[in-house]
Amino acid sequence: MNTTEHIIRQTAIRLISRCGFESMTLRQLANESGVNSSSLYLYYKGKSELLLTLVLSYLETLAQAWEQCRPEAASADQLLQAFVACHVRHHLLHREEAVLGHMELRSLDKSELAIVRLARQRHLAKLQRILEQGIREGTLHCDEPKLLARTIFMLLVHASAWYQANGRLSLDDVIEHYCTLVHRMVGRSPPLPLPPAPEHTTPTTRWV
Amino acid sequence: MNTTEHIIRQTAIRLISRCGFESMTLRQLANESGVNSSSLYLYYKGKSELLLTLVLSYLETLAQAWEQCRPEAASADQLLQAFVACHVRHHLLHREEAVLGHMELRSLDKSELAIVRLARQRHLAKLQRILEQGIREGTLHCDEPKLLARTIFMLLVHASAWYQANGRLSLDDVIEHYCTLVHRMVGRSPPLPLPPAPEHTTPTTRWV
Amino acid sequence: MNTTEHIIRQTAIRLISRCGFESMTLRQLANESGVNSSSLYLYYKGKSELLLTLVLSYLETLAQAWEQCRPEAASADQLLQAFVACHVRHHLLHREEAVLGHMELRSLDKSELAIVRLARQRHLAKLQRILEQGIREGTLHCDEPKLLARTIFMLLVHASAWYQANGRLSLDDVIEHYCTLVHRMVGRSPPLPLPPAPEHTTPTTRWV
Amino acid sequence: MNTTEHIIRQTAIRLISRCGFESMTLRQLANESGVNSSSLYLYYKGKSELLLTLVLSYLETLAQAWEQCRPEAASADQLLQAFVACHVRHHLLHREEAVLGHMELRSLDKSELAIVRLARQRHLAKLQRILEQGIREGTLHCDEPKLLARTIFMLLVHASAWYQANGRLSLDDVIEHYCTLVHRMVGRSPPLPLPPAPEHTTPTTRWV
DNA sequence: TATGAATGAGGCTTCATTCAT
DNA sequence: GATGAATGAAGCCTCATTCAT
Repeated sequence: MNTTEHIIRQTAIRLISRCGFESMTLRQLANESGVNSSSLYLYYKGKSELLLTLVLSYLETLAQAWEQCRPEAASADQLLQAFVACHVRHHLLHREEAVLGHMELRSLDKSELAIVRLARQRHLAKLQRILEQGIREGTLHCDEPKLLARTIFMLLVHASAWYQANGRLSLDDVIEHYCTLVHRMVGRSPPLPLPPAPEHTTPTTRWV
Repeated sequence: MNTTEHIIRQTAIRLISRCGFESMTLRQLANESGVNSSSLYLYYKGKSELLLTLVLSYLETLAQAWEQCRPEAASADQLLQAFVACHVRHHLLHREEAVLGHMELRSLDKSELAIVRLARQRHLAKLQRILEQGIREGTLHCDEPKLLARTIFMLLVHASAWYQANGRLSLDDVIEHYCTLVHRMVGRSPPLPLPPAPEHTTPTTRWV
Repeated sequence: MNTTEHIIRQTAIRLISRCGFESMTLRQLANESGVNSSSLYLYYKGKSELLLTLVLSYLETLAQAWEQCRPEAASADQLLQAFVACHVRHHLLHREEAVLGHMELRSLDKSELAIVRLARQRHLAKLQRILEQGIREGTLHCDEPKLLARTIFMLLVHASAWYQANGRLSLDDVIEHYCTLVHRMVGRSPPLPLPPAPEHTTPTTRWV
Repeated sequence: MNTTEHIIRQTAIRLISRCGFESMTLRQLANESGVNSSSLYLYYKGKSELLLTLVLSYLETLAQAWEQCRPEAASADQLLQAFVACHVRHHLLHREEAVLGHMELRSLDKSELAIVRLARQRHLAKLQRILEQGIREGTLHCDEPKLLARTIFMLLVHASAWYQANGRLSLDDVIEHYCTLVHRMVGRSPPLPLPPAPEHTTPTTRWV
């Protein structure tokens, strides 16, 4: 991805999170990104494909982040804590993108939606499997793992909606808040102390 | 509110929940409601005022529902359970409306948004006060009552997003699910048995 | 003409002089005159007929005013002075109406325009005949009486465009100004002193 | 100004002079100019800006014409004759444009109107200064120079309203007619013979 | 790779007008 | 005589998109 495309994406993410996908016009996108509006078509077949790209990229980046955070050979409880921490951190560091994965799907057409749903489902399944593992291990309590996975995921996305970078709560405060919350939702016992954020995810130089 | 306006609202709610406010065109609304598109302007000054009306009406109806469900002279725990039950029930019975309170606010202009935010905040405060009462009474655990109120509320709205009326889970199943969930989020002890739904809210003949 | 119709006309004249006929909407007219917009159709077949009525009424009133001012058995010079004085006075006292006779004719359709043109031409002919009489009598100089009649008339209408009731110049100052001007345009000699305004035109109770 | 914009302007001038600005629709303008109606917005932000452009262009062209006609180091009388001749000529050669400067100003909004009024006033001041010079020199008679400037200017514009290119009177006849008329309005003596029209303005290839 | 000019489709809104009451 | 509700036609304008350069 070259510089121009990178700028287009960044600008689009900003605009969409600010006004919504439908309200964003390609003229706006062109103006704010300094790219001629005809040139947008060199990178995307149309407005819809742009959205699809952004949504898939969001999901992919999220998946990558989780691959890097995921502790190997861990208990369900540890995995869950890591999942929550990783996702809250990611969404707080990419707040503008978070909205994409959840609020703009209506603007995709049927076939595009199918693609996104697949990717999204594949990601949710990871959380679901953790819950199921916890049930098997007897460490987590949960009646509806699929439903709960969806609920927890939404919770973690939602963090991006109210968080303010220079507000009262630090990023780590928020992470802890959500870890505790999720632990209480499914846990058998009081929340564990937070595992320290894995060193290698900190830089998180975003380029998408 | 006369018949025509009622039809317009119902149709608008349906369309907005299906395509989103920005994507819904007034032509669509006119066609599907069987009202001439000029006639829409007899009831609303413009597309934006229609949205404002719907959002405020959603919040107001929700508030009314809660006023009718709210048990008097109850413990924080009982109040919270009632709050959750009432809200889940309401959102499942008015699934299409639920989206209004959360996803379309971006389409309001500044002054309209201010009005909505006020009403919304006033409602959230009710939940927050329940949590604070629970803290004082020592029956609920919660570090950030304001934040948690927002989180819980979003959870209750979200129920409308995945629920399917004729799916595996009955309305009461779902209510119980969320009661349990919320109880675990803030409770000190295992969840109480659900209080039966108050008789007078069951018919819930919607007229807005 | 009953009260309601009178109010409609007065309001229409005011609105048209302020915004122009095309820009005035019947809703505006209804609102400002306190008449239901459907009721306008009890008095006029449509917007166009309203304009026609107003224009013809303006011309008719003007003709009546002139009939009352016109000195009998007078020299061309005296007639001309009286014509100018009468017309300037009339247009200054009915400034809002003046615009009707000249700027809104384009909005009439062909047959309506023909009617107006006839009435207008009939009025202009009076001035033209005065000029021709003056030529015959040898007291006025004028090469193109028809053209000059039109020019002078336009001049007299134009007075209403800049005159301000409480400005530096009194109504009589303006009358004198135009009398002098017209006299110079056609006269053989320096202007005569103004004849005093005929008493019976002073009340000028407008009824249109 | 490229070809398309030129065509748009010419067509607009024609339509406005025929139906009036408010009555002209952009669809009409698009159809008659052979330009897609969306394309109009490549050249003007909206209908109103189009009008503003045309009005200002009219005033500017008129000012340019006068700059080229204006005799240097001349008496007030000569200047006035030249002014009249130049303006009559210009308005007869651009009859459709003349209406713009006087009948459509109501359709401008407040800030646009201010701009136009300034330009218009600046032009009228030139005539007023000529009259004042004449008064000082003792060759012209005039009590109200500012008012008279406005009156004369209106007269000169009005020529375009009745003149017919292939009628009984030639362009030069009309010019002489107005020169005589104005001279009589302010002169102390019978009108001077007309100065020949300056050679370089005759072709008057208009492109605005 | 980049872009200025152009455009068909369709958006929201307002208009004059009608008609049942 | 009066009016509230309704509407077809049309207004201005903006959109995503194309295409020749």
